[in-house]
Order: sequence, then structure tokens, then C-alpha cells
Amino acid sequence: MTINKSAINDLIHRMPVAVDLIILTVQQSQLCALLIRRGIKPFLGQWALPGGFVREGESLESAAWRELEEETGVKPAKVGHMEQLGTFGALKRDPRERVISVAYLAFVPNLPCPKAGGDAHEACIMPIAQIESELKKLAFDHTDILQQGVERTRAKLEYTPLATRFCPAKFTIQELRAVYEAVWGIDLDPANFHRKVTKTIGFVEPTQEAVQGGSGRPAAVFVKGQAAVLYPPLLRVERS
Amino acid sequence: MTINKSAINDLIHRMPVAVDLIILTVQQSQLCALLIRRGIKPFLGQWALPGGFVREGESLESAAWRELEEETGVKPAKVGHMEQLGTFGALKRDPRERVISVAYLAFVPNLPCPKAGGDAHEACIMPIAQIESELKKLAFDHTDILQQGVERTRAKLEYTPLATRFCPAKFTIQELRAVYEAVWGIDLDPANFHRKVTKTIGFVEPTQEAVQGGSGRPAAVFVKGQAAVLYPPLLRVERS
DNA sequence: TGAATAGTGTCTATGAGACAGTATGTA
DNA sequence: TACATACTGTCTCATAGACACTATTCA
Repeated sequence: MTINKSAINDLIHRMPVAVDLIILTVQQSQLCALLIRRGIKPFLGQWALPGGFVREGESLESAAWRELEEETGVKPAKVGHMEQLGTFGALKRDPRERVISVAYLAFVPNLPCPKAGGDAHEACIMPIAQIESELKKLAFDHTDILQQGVERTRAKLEYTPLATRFCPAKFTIQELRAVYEAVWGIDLDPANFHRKVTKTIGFVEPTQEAVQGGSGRPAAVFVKGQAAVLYPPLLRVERS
Repeated sequence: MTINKSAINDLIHRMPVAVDLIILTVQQSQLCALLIRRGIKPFLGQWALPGGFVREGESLESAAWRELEEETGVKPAKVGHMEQLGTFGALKRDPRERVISVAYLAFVPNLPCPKAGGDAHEACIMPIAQIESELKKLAFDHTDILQQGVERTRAKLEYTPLATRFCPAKFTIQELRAVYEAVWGIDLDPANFHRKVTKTIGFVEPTQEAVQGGSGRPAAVFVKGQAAVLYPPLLRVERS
């Protein structure tokens, strides 16, 4: 009997693990995702989610943060929120070899237009509505993954304060409402929205500041509150 | 230049991928999880979630169903619900080697007391409250995983009809209420619960049957409805 | 008949939505 | 002053919770 470096049976199948990133932002009243155009096979030339393989000695979350910075040039401190979405392991999702992909969902306020990140591939910030309406087929199973990320985002705005993570540190109620309107794709009543947000404890905290320069009465400036969940939630209008 | 069987660079790190199962059921008014006692190192003798490695040519979901049947003897048709919870990839979560674990959450009505499943290791159905209160430390990071599964379950009962998946195909409103009370650990008003459930479209559908034999008026029998989400949701009482 | 559970009625408080009205800035 | 946006007041309707009440069974 020989001593093995690993105590796990060597017959156990090992596979590459990737992280894919759903990087969402709100631009011009639209929910958008960052996509890159693939510069290598397979799916050469098609749009895809940014991502890459997890390295030895690197946790999943570390890999996600590393890829995020590499692909967008955005420093972690500028990222509003990141969470794991789920893991995709269908056998044929990568035609080369069986690859497990762990998808992460990130919200970034004021995402800078990517001028080719670490690598020199093409990147763009594309409205979700455009991807859906033009039936743009992303590489791999990324259309599915993106769709799941968008749906989770829409749902999470209902019962968490995560909409604030699409805003800069200081924001007005109007900016926050614009996030809801962009993500949900509906219009909200400004008056009722203002009351709901400011009365839900822990959602937003007032500051002494107000914005200047716009037309109309200056808006008060708020920062994110402490709550992790909204109670009661801010429900979307009934889908019938 | 030689032709490679795989087009993915061989320097890409490959790792074992496991699935772990959070198998929940309601027994004697308590939310319970199925645990197994480990028969091998590491964590020999400690309680752990059932699970195992994903095989070559096997999808994550297939592996979860296979392990579920192997560990519990429960046929897939008897499983009320299964969904992916998340993926855990901390570097040192397995002391032998870096292992990625994809956790699945399953709801099983009338889970039979496991009399040693496929393998001959010890298994038990343990109340969540007991695991938490006795600070039972599960193997690996399974305490965390279980906790996340329980919390997701509690949250999902609010806005989905998944509580029905803890019940047999035909059930009474009282049985459904018992699920909520067990999972949330609170008492609910029978009258208000009855009205809420029966008036939320798509939650439950009435049948022509009624139960016989109990004391008191026979209860009507319902089956699961078609809705995927509850609107409006059935919120837990405010946590203050 | 009484006990027990199923299910309905009803009152109240709270919150959402519609929308009018007031506040406070710029052009 | 006109206008635009911020914010508040108020009315109505729907729903949750408390709990009284009725319905239907078994012992």
C-alpha cells in the first residue's frame, strides 16, 4: 500500500469549474447587462457572459471577484452587490468538455462603458429588453443563466433593499424609483413610492443634504438603511 | 502540434464535485432533516448531510436524484420537491482536497424512517430545532448549508405554494397549516389561515372528498393548485 | 347532549393606489 | 410669473388579524 497525496479516491471524476458573471446596471432607464464577444472557439464571435475558470487554491467567490475586475476594470469597492445565483452543470453545455459553471449576480452603479478590459476582446453594455426582443442567443447556456439572474433581481427588489445597490452611496428617491421602473419595466406613482420607501424602516436613511441644479424643488438625499429585508415588501403589481 | 482530446487547456485546474442533500420533512409538528452518521474519515462518526460525488457523464441534478434514492430509498415520484440551494467552494471545507459541493434542497412528505439505506451507515431524521439547540456540529460546512436550506424553506413558504409539497397529494387545510406552523415555528389562526389559503388563486384546489373518522366536523380535502407563486404572499408575522 | 374540529361572518386596523394639493426650487 | 419636480394629505378599497359564531361530525 502506497501513501497517496490525496485521500480521495483517484477514480473520482474531476472537472473544470468556471464562474460566469451576470453584471447588471441601470442606464438610461433600462436594465442592462455587460456582455463580451467571444474571441475564441467555441461560439467564436457570439455574445456571452464574462467569466473564466476557477484556479487552484482559489475560492469560488474569489474567482468571481477576480473575473469581475479583470473583465470590467471595476474595483470591488465600486460594486454594489454580488451574490451567487446558481450552478449549471448540464453535460453538453460546453461542447469541448463537461464544465461546471457557478453563476454570480452583481449589481454595479454607474458601470463604465467597458473599453476592452484586461483582455482585448469586445465588450458592451446591452439592455436586457434588447437581448430578449431581438432573441439574441448568447453562447453556451448563457441566455438561460442571464434570464434567471434577471428574474431573481426583479424578485429581490420586492422584499429586499437591494435596489439601493444600483444607486451611488447617496441618492434621491427619484433615482431609487428609476431603478425599480427600469428593472420591473413599469411606471410607479412617485408620491406613493416616496411614502412607501421612506416609511419602511431600514430601507433608506435621510441625510441633511439636498441636490441642487435641477428644475423643480430640490430632492432630499438618502443613503442605504440597515435592513436586510423589507417588511412589508414592496410588491409588483399583480400579474393576471 | 498534437491533437488534444480536449480543447480546454490541460493546465485548467479540475476538481471533484459533490452534491449534498438537505432532505426536509415534517414529523410530529416539527421540521426535520435527514442526517447520516459518517462511517469513514474525515469527520468519522459525526452527523452529516447525505451526499456523494458527481460521476462522469452525470448531470448535477441526476446526481442529486441518485443520491437521494440511494440514501433514503425514496423513489423520485415520492419526493415533493427538489431544487438547487447553492454551491459551496471554500478551500478548506474538505480537509483531504479541495471539493466543490452543490447543495440540493428536497421536501419529502411522510419520509420513512431510514433503516440504513443503500450503504449500511446509520441514518436518522432529526428535528431542526434539536440540531440548532444542541449546537450539533455537523461534518464539513454542513451546519451552514443546512441552515441556509432551512432559511430558504421558511422564506419560500411565504411566496410560493411549496408547503403543499410537504403534504401527500390529497390533504386538508389543517395538514397544510401544520406544515406552516412546523416550518415557521409559530401558531397560526385556523380560521384566517383557512380563508387565506382557499382564496389565494392557484394555491389549493378543492375536491369532492372529505376525511372521515376524526373527531369533529370532517375536513374537506384539497389538492395542490397550479400557481407557481402566491399573490399576495402569506407573510410571516413581523420580526421586530 | 356535549365536545371537538371545520368553516364563515364581522369588525377593526393597516396599507396600497389614485390623485388632489402644497412646497420649493429654476427659467 | 410659469413651470417643474418634491413631497404631503386624503379618500377608497383590499387584506390581515382577532374572535364570535355556525356547521357537522363522534362519543
